[in-house]
Amino acid sequence: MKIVLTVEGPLDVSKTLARYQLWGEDPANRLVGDTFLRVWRDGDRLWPYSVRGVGPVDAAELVVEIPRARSPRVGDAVAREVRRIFGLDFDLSGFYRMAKGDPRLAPLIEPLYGLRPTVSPCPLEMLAGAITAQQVNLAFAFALRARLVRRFGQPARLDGETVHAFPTAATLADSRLTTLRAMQFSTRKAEYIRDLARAVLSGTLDLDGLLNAPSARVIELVTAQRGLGRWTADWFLARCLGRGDVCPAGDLAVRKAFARSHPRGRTLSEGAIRRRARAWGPHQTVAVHYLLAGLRLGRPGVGGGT
DNA sequence: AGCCAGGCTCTCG
DNA sequence: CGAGAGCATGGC
Repeated sequence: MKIVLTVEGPLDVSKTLARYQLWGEDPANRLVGDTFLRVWRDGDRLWPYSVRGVGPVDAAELVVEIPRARSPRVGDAVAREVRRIFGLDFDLSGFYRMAKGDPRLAPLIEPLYGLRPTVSPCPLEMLAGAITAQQVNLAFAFALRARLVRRFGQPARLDGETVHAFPTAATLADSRLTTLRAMQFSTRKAEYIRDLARAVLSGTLDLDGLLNAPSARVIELVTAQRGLGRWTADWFLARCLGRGDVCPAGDLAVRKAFARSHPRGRTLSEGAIRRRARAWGPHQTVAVHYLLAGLRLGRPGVGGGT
């Protein structure tokens, strides 16, 4: 089955997907050349699919191919997932109109034009990934997550490549701490991930039910789970629920970005960052992604990504 | 060698 | 409450 998704506003596919390979590989979200590979899980059935961007940034389309799939139900589910992953529901044009008048953001529009925040289609995947990224450098975090995916996820083949479905809650709930420890998870991180999976599996933590909940309620529920703090809850709002009005002010890189734009390079308090970001209203999430990507502009290696 | 990485929990004053 | 230790590893 082949589906073509049209995009409202600009989309630069490689800038948007750069974060999937900036610090390492993600076996559940593969980038092979300019093609993105992922698996949609339907019960026991795995549907690997590929996504390719075609056309210019200002009139981009996404070509989704799901080999062997026939049913529109599968097509619809995959299309929904792809819209999230490529951040198609963010109002980029509205963001640019606002950013033009902001001295911090204006210089980032041209070099990052078409960059969108990616939204994870799977709460458990996003939160487990966040746990691996707590405190440690991101290269190590990517290595940890890749090991988790390869060890507990289900591999599928597509176009001669292997792409893994992210491990199910049931699998992670059954994982042994010693196994995770051997994979270089700290005992804490191992517990957080296993217990998170158990809470999701048992329904104690209903992440799918949070889609329409007020942000304050989401933060309250997420942080009630051991191992998930405010930083994780903020990124969950932005990168899983796709909310636009989020600024993870505790994030080290976010604080760095705000310090850089401060006249004397001073680090701002979390509260001061939140107050400033609030002026960006519904565009905070996009703005923060631009600030983060901006940190890497002019640095050796890469531009884009977040 | 030692300090810092896109945190969080637990303990102690 | 706020401050501080501990977590485990890799890069500089």
